[in-house]
Amino acid sequence: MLELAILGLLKERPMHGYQLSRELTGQLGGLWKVSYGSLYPTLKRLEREGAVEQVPGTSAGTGRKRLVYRITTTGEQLFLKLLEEPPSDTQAEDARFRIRLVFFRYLPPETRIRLLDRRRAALAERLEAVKAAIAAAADDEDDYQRALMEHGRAATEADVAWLAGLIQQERTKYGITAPVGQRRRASATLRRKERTA
Amino acid sequence: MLELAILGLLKERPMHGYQLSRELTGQLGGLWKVSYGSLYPTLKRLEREGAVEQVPGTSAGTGRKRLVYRITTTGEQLFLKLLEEPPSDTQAEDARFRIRLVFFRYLPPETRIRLLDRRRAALAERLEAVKAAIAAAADDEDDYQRALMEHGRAATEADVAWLAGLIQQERTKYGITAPVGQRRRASATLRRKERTA
DNA sequence: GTTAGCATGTAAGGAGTTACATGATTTT
DNA sequence: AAAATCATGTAACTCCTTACATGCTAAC
Repeated sequence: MLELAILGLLKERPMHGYQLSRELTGQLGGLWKVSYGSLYPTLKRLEREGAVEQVPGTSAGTGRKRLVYRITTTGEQLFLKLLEEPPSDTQAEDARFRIRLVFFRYLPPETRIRLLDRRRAALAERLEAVKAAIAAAADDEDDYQRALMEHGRAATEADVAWLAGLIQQERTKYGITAPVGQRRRASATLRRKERTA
Repeated sequence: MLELAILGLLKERPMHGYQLSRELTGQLGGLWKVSYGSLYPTLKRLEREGAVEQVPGTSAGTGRKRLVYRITTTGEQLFLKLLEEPPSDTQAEDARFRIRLVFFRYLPPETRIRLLDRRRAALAERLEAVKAAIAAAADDEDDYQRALMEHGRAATEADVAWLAGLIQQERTKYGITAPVGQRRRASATLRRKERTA
């Protein structure tokens, strides 16, 4: 994830480590304060892998030690690969998707829509699970639990609606219609239901 | 975090590992699918620390190997300690707070309100940061970035409002008024502003 | 000239995950 | 009898954090 973020920022312009950390923290208003303990080792690893390289002669002027890096063509490829990477567990994916979204402008519209839709489907599925949990815990749970679940439902619903809006906007903008075979059936749950019916 | 969740569930009734994993996954509708690779080692560690213990004679009936655990008094103390633990980094705290909230009913009202308020203050502070970031990136950013930030703002605002509602509800219920010195000034940013003013 | 902030780095550790291995029990 | 699911566990790994160490430069 940190690799993706670093490469994404270096795509815009070359930077040194400290600067990267500042941008990362600033982007989205202070979500994710990366520590130098992970930032610098990651930068070095990316350099070893040939994804980034130091820009020579950038410490000119003051003579101060500032290691400015830029992205390479290898790095550009890695960046796109990381951006399209399939989602991992629910836990981490919430945070990861936000980071990915920051760099979505670098993807072609179709890919963008595909990833947005995949995410929307995953959230829609979770929403169904939450609803089921609410229904199941109708009476035996305490008020706190119920309030928490209700809030989870509302937040997820808002997220799904937001994503649907983004997708719609993209489709309109680029004149891309939903593939017939996939229309309104992105969820595995729904597919399972259909099979049993 | 997993320790807290395990102890919290065992407070309700003794369970074995597999059962715990099911409950954890089911609670909140499939948020956080714990892996056995962390669940079982954690259970063992808790047993070594004396926070949980195996219930003897629970494998009766079928003779099948099911290790049922129950919480000890040491465990009860650890549970409360973990529940009140100060928030770590922004990254992890979002997920953690949800887990904590599940077990909030075990805390006395004042503590509950204190923790809710601490969380609300943190989110309110983040909200200010997000707003600042939106204002700063007024023109140079792309549509995607702006949409993302706006969504972040809306979601955070909703969270803050939700927490404020919960706190209000608790205060009304238990007749606890906000401490005079802390009224409307929970944010470090605000405090800093006042100092400079 | 000392405090604050810039800038880079290492070592150790935390909290989880995936992949693998194993066997018992229930369902079909 | 085969397949699915229950149930427990280990080893290796991922990805990040905290705490520490170092030195330079700008500002007061």
